[in-house]
Amino acid sequence: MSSVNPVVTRFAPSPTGSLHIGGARTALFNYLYAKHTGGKFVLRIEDTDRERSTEANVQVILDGLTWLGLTWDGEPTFQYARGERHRAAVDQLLAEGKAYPCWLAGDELAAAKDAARAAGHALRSPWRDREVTAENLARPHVIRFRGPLNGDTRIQDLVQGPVTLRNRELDDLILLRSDGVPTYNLAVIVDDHEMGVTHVIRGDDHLNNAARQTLLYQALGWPVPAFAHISMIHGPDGGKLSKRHGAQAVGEFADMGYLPEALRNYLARLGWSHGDDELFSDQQAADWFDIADVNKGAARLDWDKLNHVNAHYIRLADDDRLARLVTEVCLRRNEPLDEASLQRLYGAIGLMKDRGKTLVELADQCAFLFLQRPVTIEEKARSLLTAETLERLARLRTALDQEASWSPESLDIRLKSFAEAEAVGMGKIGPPMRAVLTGGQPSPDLGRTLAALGRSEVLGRMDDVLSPLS
RNA sequence: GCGCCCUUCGUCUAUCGGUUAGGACCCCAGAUUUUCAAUCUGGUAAGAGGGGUUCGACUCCCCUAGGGCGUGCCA
Repeated sequence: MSSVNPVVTRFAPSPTGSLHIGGARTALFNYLYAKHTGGKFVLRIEDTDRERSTEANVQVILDGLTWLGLTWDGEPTFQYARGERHRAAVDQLLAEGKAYPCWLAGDELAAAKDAARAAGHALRSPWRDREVTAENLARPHVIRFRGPLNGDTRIQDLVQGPVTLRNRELDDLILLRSDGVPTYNLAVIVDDHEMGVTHVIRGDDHLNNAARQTLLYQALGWPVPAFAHISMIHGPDGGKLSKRHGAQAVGEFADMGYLPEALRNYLARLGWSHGDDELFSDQQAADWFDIADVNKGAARLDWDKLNHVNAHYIRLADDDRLARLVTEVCLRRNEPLDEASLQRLYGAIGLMKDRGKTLVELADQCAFLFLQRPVTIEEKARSLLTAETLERLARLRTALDQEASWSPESLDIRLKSFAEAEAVGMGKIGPPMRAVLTGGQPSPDLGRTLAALGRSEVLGRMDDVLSPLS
């Protein structure tokens, strides 16, 4: 918006796991706000936890964001690589007496925490006020922040409003571990500051940290960015979202057959709204998105609504793309499609796209297209094929053979007039035809089923059943 | 335990002191009908509880309850 003070948002995942749906929404909100304001959306990988961060997780996160279409500006920043910058900030704090070395550890540390808790305040190390000797400095130690003992710290959260915490509740947090690696709270503010981040939009599990970080910003004499703590996504039962709720990782949603644009639309509507608008384009989302319209309360993941949104985007999707995605679903199931099936799929997908809420359902609905001749007919469907019916189907075969335009509409008309000529209702024709053509698999309206299968396949499947007669 | 945050139909939400509290998903009924769907029409359903403030509260304040988060040499 303002060219003087361009907005910079960021997504800062830790590669200690995959990209979860909650993280994806956080990324989406950051992305949308950047787009809305004409600012930048940057990515930072917070890999200072050397034990648990993995290269594989970094790739999963990058792939997840890419799949979701949340493209970031510039190259991703890796936090661990910026250790020198973090230590420089600590040196400044040390020099100004705003940080101190601490040798508290083990049982002694645990006891100090218990004592602090009992006294009604956060941890203060006894080393805060002790003399530092050269001898001690040679021993392993951490660097702690010398936080204020009294007073309040107030943050002006764009979503949650003003939040005030008593400084006595905020501990002298560790800035540098004993191995010299910076901790989260320090690294975050140094990086956000140096990367020019203006708006920190993140999960509200960080709301308390915002106060600690504010104190650090102030100690370093840096401006405090705007904070926007969005609520987390809960499971359908209102509890913490977990595996038992069906899925967590973005990759799982992809495998379950959700379209990225559907997930974007759904996720955007979770905790944010623009009047009564439910389905909207990416451009509209960017135009409309404002942090001021983000809700405070947590939202639950609702599969029914996600399915509804997904069904909408499946219908909107390009035919070739859908056919390709259905092919991939079949491949994942270890049921690769042969050439003839692929050809039928690409030709028929336009007639099939309103029949599945997910790509997986769509693949199920397309299964009748992939049947190998002769089609195996289920017992129940088989019983429809009486002698009388087979004779009628033979006459229908002749009629169909003469159908010039093999379109759903003309086939419908052909079917109806055939029924009239035979002086029977469609109930005498549809079910048996379906049995012959699909073996009992789900299929669309008869006209569409015929159109989807194609003339030669339809006549072929009919012949498989009729020829033994002659 | 302590601290912080949250609370409108079952779910996602609109409402920014005065509305018959609106929309969407789900569900139900009807229409359509050659399977299963889809589609169309209609319907059920809400301000957690209790106190205030006010001529008037879903909307502002307080308390209670419930839920979430934090309280790490994780992020």
